[in-house]
This record gives sequence, structure tokens and C-alpha cells, in this order.
Amino acid sequence: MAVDAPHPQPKLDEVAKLAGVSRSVASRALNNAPHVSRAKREAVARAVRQLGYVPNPTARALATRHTGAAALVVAGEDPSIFADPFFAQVIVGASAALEEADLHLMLCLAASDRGRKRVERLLRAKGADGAMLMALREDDPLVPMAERAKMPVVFGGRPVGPAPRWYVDVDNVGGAREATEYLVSRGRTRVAMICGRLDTEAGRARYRGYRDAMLAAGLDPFPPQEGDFTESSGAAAMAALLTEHPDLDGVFAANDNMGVGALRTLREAGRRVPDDVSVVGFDDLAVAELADPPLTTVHQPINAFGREMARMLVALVNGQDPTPLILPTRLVTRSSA
Amino acid sequence: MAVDAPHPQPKLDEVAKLAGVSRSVASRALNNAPHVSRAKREAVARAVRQLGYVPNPTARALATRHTGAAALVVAGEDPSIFADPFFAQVIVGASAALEEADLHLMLCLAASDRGRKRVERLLRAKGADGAMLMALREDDPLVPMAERAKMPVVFGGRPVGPAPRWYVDVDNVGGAREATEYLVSRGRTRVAMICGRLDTEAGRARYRGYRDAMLAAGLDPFPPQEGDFTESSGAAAMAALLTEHPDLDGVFAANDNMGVGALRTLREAGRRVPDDVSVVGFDDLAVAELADPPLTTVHQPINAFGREMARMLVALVNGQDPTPLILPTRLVTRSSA
DNA sequence: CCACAGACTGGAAGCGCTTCCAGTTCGCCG
DNA sequence: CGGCGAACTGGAAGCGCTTCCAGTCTGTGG
Repeated sequence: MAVDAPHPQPKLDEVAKLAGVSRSVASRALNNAPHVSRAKREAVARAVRQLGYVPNPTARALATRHTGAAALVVAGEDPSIFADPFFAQVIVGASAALEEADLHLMLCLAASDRGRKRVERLLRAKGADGAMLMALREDDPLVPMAERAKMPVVFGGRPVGPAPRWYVDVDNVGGAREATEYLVSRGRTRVAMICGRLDTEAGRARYRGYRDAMLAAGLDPFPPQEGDFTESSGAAAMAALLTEHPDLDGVFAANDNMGVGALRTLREAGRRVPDDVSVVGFDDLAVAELADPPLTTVHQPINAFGREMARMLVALVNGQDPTPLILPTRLVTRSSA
Repeated sequence: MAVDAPHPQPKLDEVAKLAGVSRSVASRALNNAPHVSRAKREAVARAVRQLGYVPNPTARALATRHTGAAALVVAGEDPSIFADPFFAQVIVGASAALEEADLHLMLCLAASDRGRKRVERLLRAKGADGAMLMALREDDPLVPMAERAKMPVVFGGRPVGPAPRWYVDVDNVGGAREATEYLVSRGRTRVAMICGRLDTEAGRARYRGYRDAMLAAGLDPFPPQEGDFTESSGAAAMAALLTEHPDLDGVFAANDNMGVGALRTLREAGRRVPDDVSVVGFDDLAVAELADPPLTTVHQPINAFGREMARMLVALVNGQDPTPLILPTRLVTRSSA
């Protein structure tokens, strides 16, 4: 049955010969394309098994002009941005969707200059069948690069500026509004916000949602207190807020990491949460549930985010024209507010 | 200067023509190979710039028989294993090292059957220049697959069974021993262990280290209380331990997630940490520092783990024969023990 | 001034697969 | 039993790049 291959790597020619057909028939049989009789189809299958043949993906890619891979580009100027568990979940979702389309996932961490150059090359040289771009900053050179790309590009989260043709995003404004409204509904009137980086669209949109909700409630929005989405920056921002506005009674943090940081600062400052100060986060990562007290937060469907991004890309690769997608958020109430 | 390309995608032929050289010279110039005069080299460079030429990686791959990519395979039967921040850090390290060698990173989450099949295909069809395998379970079909692979394979963490030819690992036994010794040195005598899955080598090795240290100290090691490396399994294991051995005064958890889970159960059970029960974890992930109380833990150089794995693979791809590597661990004392 | 290394050059043969297309074979109806 | 499509087949032409190799050109020492 299982015979060790005569050559280190059998090629299609040998399969064809063994099956007693021409190379083209063998090829068609392999890709189960039409115009191959049942008998020859089986003969080819047998030969493949006997030889342990596996088609060479590179050769196939050259002939079909499809690489069979999709790139997921995570920009950000610091590779540590990738340490955010957010991305892991996105990847799980995207990977599953790509697997369905039988595409491989190339992961590009484009923090360094060198990394960006490589991404540009990839985009322009058709090194993949499509790309997903995430975590772009304002004026990120990746945006114009994407336009010159020789392949479909899907954005994960809109970049700052005009919305791209294809993207998946989360309802940042709506989520932030809901979080703020919730704080207000709990009787909080001096609600500050710890924003994410304001050179990202997510950072801005979440602040907009907060401001809208505050204004709608007839309250004064605080000026943005900027952090960079890390725990320590959240702690620092909270400390700054506490000195400037010692009387605040609510805080909305643009993500859970910063929310947890805020929690820490508040604890150290002797403020009770939620009695003295209520805190709401954004993301609903594992850390929110484990925080002390467990963090009320805006849940976003991260896995779906990755999945839909990949599906949109697959649709594009298949020549369809999908429409942009904005995923809903949902408030998860725990003990911090 | 920048002229829009005449054809959607200029090819090497056109570059050569424009530069007034033959295709082979153009190719050599591009790859800065020898046997090209300075003048022609420059002419080619100029033509490349003028045409906006980017070589087609697929064609190059077919000709050179190098894909320019390395695969990172994360096995595990559940894709959620990948949510562990551990992997994100490994990826950052590996990615940086691969970038230096100008290799792309293909990420394969091989949880499903389908995923494993795809990995097998990749391995056997030379879909990459090499592969890094992580999180293999006992009797994982990926191990024999790796042997049949047509490319170099580096293991990240030894699989259960005979050690593979090339691997990077962490000193699990030593780290666990140190953690246990530390607990003993703090006067703890009834030290239990919450093990990771015992069908992984890391899980087993850490238990061995614990047992060795206990025996060496003349104490009775507890039988393994197994968890699956998640927070909730740690909490559950701790609860079980508490009912069976209400008098224990120390716990070593095989990773931080489970350590944090143990912390939670202990708090809920009204045991003070570290006064009543001391707890030590393993990994030194962010969660350890944020835990309450901050978790004493065994630090492992995760970033270096990824980096060294990638470097080893690059060495193999370049025809060298690197030696396996075991990375040291280091105890980080915080408040939990 | 000639012969000869040694540096360059470019034609041509692949790398392994897909796919067009012209040609063949077969089944079936009249 | 002849003829006509439909179904099937395989030769051949690529996909875009690298690289071997035979041939050309230069400069130099004798």
C-alpha cells in the first residue's frame, strides 16, 4: 500500500505517468475540474496515494496567480502593541475564516521601518492574495501603500481620515455613548474620560461617543485625558485626573487595560469603587472580569471582528464586492459601576 | 521622475530592456550577485525605479526553491489556547528574528482536524522554508508529521517522548524546583502543586521539579492536582485541594493563569495570602503583576523563546546545524509568597 | 604586438503546475 | 449502419524568475 516515494519529491509528471494519463488530465483530476472520466480520476487518485504526491504550492501559485495566503498586518509603532490580547482573539477569528477558504495566514508585525518596507513589498508584489490592515495611526504610510496595493485590502478599524472602501469596525461611538449613559444613569455627574491615543480613529470615536452622551445629558464633558491603551498609562491618567478634578465621581476608560490601571490608582488613592468613583472600561477582555472589582465594560465581539474581516477579504478575493461592516457593542455590567 | 507603470505589473524582461541589458544581468543586478559591471548595475537600478518594478516573489520562489516564509504552528486542541498571552510574546520575538532573515511568518493555528491536515500539507509540500512547532500534546500526530516534513522543523518546548533533534525550551524542571524551594525556605511544609496538563512535557517537567524539591527537602510531595492552564481550572483545582488538604500552607501553580485562579479561590475561602497560604506561579505574564496580591512567579524569557526558536530555524534553513537550547528561568518575588 | 587569464554577458534551459485548444473518442439517434 | 454532438484527452504554451554555460570582451604581461 504505502510505498516510499522513489524520488524525494514526486512531481505531477510522475503521477500522470503512473496513472497512465497526460499531465493535464492529472492536473484536472487533482483540482477536481471537469472533463475527466471517472476511471482516470480514480487512477490519478491511486497514483497520488502510491507516490505520496503533494502538489507544489509555489508552482501552483505561479501558474494560477494566486498565492493561497492572506496577510494580516498589525501596524503600531511599537511591537509590544501586539501583546494586547485583543489581537490574539482577532487572529483566532480570522484564522478560522481563512481556513474555510483554504487560505494561509501571514502575520506581519509592521512596527519597524524595515517591517513597513517589507509590507509595502508584499502589497505591491502580490506576495499574498489580499491583506487585512489593523492598528493604523494617523497619517500612517500604510494607508497610501494600501491604495497602491496590487491586491484587495480590508481595514480592521477605520483609519483616521476618509473611510476606506472596505472595512470592518466596531461601533465605537455607540459603545462609548452607552457606557457614558450608564454612568450617568447611575447618578454620576462628574464623569471623566481616559481616552486612548487620539491619533487613532478608535480613540477619537470613543471620545466622541462620551462627549455626545455627556452633552445630551446636559453635563460638561471633561477634556480628553490621553493614554496609550496600556495599563500603566491608564493608571497615570487616573492620577492626573484625580489631581485636577478631585471631585470626579465617574470614569470611562477607552479600554480595559487602562480601566484596570485606573482601578489601581483609585485603590491606592483610597477611593472606593464604585461607591466613590464608578469605572467603566471598553473591550471586555479577560482582564476585566478578573479585575478587582470586576470591571463593567463595553463588550465588543473581537472574534467576530477577525472573522468578518477575513470573510470580507475572501469575498473580495473571489471577485465580489462586500459592504463595510460595523459590529455592535454591548454593555456588560459588573461591579465597578 | 516617478512614472506610472506602462503595464499593471512590469516584469523583469521590461526592466532589462529599458536598462539595455539581458534578463540574466538584470536578475543578477537585482540580487546583487557578482559578474555585473557597475554601470549596468546602475542602469538596472534606474530602470527598476522608473518602472516601479517589484519582483514577483512566487516566481522567484519557484526558481530558487525557497518560499521566503517560515511557519509557526500552534497546536492544541482548542483554538482558545492561543488566547494565552504567552503566544503573543513568542510571536513578537519570532517575528523580529525572522525579519532579520527576511522571512515572512505564516501562522498556523492547528486546532481543528482540518487545520492539522493543512499543516501536514504545508510540511510535506514545502509550503514554507521551515517550521516551528509549539504546544504539542502527547501522541500529537504533528510529531510524526514533523519527521516526514520536507523542511527543517524546530520545536518550541519539547514534546512528550524522545527529545527532537532541534528545539528551544525553558528550564521547566529548574524553575519549578526553584519555586518550590522558595516556598520551603519561607517555612512552608505542606506545599501542594496545581499542575498543568500532564499530557504536555511542560506540565510534567514542572511537576517533576516540584517533586524533586519536595523530596530533597524531606517533605511529602502532593499528588498532582491537574488543571489545564486556564484561570478557572486553577480556581477549581485550588478548591479541590482545599477540601482534600485543608491544612496546606503553600501552593505552586504551573502557570500564572492558574495561580491567579488559585488566588481567587483562596480569597473566597477566606484564606489570607501569603499569611495562611503562599502561592507561586510560573510564566511571569502581565497578569501576575496585576494580581491581588501580586504573584510571586517563575519568570521565563518568552520573547527570547520566540526569538531563539526563529534563529535556530534560520540557521537550519541556511544549512547549519545548531544545538538545542534551554533557556534559564528566574524567580520573581512579589507579595504572594 | 600577441596571447591569455579573468571579468562580463546573454541565450537558453529550467523550477512544477495550470489551461487553452485542437483533436480524438464515444454514445446515441435517425 | 452512418453521422453528429458532447465528452474527453493530451500537446504545448505559458506563469516570472534564476542560473548554468558557452561565448565575448577587456586589460595585462611577455
